[in-house]
Amino acid sequence: MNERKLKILAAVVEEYVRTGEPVGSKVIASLPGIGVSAATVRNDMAMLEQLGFLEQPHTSAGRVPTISGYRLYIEELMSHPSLPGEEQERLDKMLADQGPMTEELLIQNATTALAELTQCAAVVSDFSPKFSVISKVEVIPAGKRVYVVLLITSAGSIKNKACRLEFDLTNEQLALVSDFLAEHLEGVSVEELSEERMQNLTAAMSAYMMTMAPLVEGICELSRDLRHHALLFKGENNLFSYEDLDKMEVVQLIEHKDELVQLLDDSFSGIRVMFGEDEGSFVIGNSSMIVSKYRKGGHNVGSLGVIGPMRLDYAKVIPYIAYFSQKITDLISEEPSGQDSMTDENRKE
Amino acid sequence: MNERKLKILAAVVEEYVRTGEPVGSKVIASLPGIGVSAATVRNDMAMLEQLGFLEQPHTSAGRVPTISGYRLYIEELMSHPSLPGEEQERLDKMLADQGPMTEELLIQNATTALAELTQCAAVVSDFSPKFSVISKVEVIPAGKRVYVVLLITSAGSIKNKACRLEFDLTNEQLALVSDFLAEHLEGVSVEELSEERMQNLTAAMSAYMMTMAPLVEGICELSRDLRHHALLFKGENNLFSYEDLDKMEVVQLIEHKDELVQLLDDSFSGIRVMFGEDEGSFVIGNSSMIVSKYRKGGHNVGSLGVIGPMRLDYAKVIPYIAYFSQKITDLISEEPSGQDSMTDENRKE
DNA sequence: GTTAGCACTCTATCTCTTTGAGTGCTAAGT
DNA sequence: ACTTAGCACTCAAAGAGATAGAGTGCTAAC
Repeated sequence: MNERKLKILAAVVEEYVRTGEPVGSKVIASLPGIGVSAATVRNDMAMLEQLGFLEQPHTSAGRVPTISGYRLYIEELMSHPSLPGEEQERLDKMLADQGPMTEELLIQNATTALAELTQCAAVVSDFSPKFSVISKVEVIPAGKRVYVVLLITSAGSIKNKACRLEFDLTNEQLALVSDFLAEHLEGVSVEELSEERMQNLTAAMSAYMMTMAPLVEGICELSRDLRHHALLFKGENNLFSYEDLDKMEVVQLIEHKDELVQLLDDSFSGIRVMFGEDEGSFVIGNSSMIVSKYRKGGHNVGSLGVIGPMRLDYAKVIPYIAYFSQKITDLISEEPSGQDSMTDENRKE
Repeated sequence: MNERKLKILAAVVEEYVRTGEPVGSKVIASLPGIGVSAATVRNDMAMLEQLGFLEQPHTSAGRVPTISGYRLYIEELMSHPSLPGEEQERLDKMLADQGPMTEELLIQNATTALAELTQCAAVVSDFSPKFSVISKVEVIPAGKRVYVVLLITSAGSIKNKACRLEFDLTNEQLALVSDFLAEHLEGVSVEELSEERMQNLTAAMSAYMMTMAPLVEGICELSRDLRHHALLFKGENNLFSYEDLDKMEVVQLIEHKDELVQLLDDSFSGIRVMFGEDEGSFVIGNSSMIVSKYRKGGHNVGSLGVIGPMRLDYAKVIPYIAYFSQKITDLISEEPSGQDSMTDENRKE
């Protein structure tokens, strides 16, 4: 493996990504920076094929990168430009939404932006709510025997659910149950709100308060929502524009997107590129998936990535993913400010 | 136009819908209930073609229904079976969700179920929130200078939004603004909550309260959400399975689904079938769209429909649409009970 | 180690032919 | 007057060669 062979491999990948056609020795030879004849390129390509980095669709066609070829290109050969400053600003603007910003919204915006920019499907598996803290619990009467429980987290998420009781609460009862819930839940991290803990909570209620158990049940459900990861999937339609992806497989993928979670949640660090053929059956042939983790308070709390054709401009897409995951990590790890915090002084009224 | 010609037209439509192939005179003649020779069928078909109900892809092919052909079939010839009882029960079960049921949820379930059952894309344009009444407004402190406004409607929807103020409110201030908002908004129909009215509300605030204007702004935004119709679009993927729909056009449609609203909101009554070619540019070729209105308190408050290939089993799909629109009308027009009402006695605490 | 030259391979494309389903028309039958 | 069998006709779809050309591997010269 000499320098030139690697250069040729890179050129084949880039040329194939650009045109979608198998690339021949002549085009490569004519590229600036090669400076050898087509025959020489042919020899090198034959070698690269033997090594498993290139393949021919048929004898008289040009070469196409294999998965190993792509992998080598991505890991060693590709230039990894970081995004230019103005581009970064543009992205930052896409992420910033008007109004108070919650983590939830931030991650939604990022998903949409990523799909838009890469023209791929963007997919995010977000566990971050799990690592936030209940900052407020409220019970609000909302009609005959109906009460809304409201949960606000340190990440700025506001969740509500209507619960039906057997009877109406008096003001005293309402105050009683509100205080009880506030006392036991505010300041507790979402992660700790296990089913078990919620059951203990019910158990801790006096016989008198047992009639208000549906409220606890409601909170239980809300916290289950928070603990479970959220899977976001945007820009699916982009996948239908690619000739090399099978439309039916795309439909399958969209319908079984839940199964992607397994791939997304695999533990790894940095940026990972996966190829359809290599992975589980739920990924499309000829596709690749580029994933990165984002972090919060030292934990991996989510993965974000894109799914696109294997023939993808990695040098363009990877910097996007890198930037977004870094940016999200920065933003959600920030010392919570204003709207998304409940510091000790003001938590208890 | 005699009886037999109509029977033949119906047979052609049904056969074409079943097989997707142009249908010839021989198949029709062999169908039970026809009882004449292929030659006779041929003569009749030639006549039907002259009248514009059938056409031939090319001279030596069978016949395919034209749009007029489909229309005649749907309006006059098709048997309109209503759904069998057990099927109705099954649908009712799909609509019923566990837990307190809101109109919003009901309509979401209906959309999903419709897409599932018909294997088409289901689309719903829902104006019903506009015709509900604000039953409760709450302001809840949620952190430093951040307050959540909560709006509950008679339809059972619960909306919230975080607002940021310039400073923290004292308990008295909170009570003041809460009372003020409750007094001016509870019992008011969402439809009446125009921008104008909200501005008047701000104007009616004392100079002292002006600092709390962001809360009104927040409510304004929530009410805008409620007033604007919601467009639901489910089962898009189903469209990719149909050979006769152009994949690219489907992508276009999905990306510009907002434009469908214009078609959905056209005023008409009963069930309406539209064909791609006839309508605006945003509908796909070879597709048809079946829409019905649903009502609440005497108004049309929404449209629900499916988009599928023109070659669709109308006799199966139309009854579904009919049943769903009737069912939704019944359910949302019901005297609001329990969770989704705020009757006078208990509205004001 | 590199390169020009050349025979070879194999797909994509084109044309030509064949096949067969389906028609329209005519003439006979009821 | 309507129906039907028969038949010639049409035309898309499928198949069979034939052709062109892009790209290769190999050899021999540089």
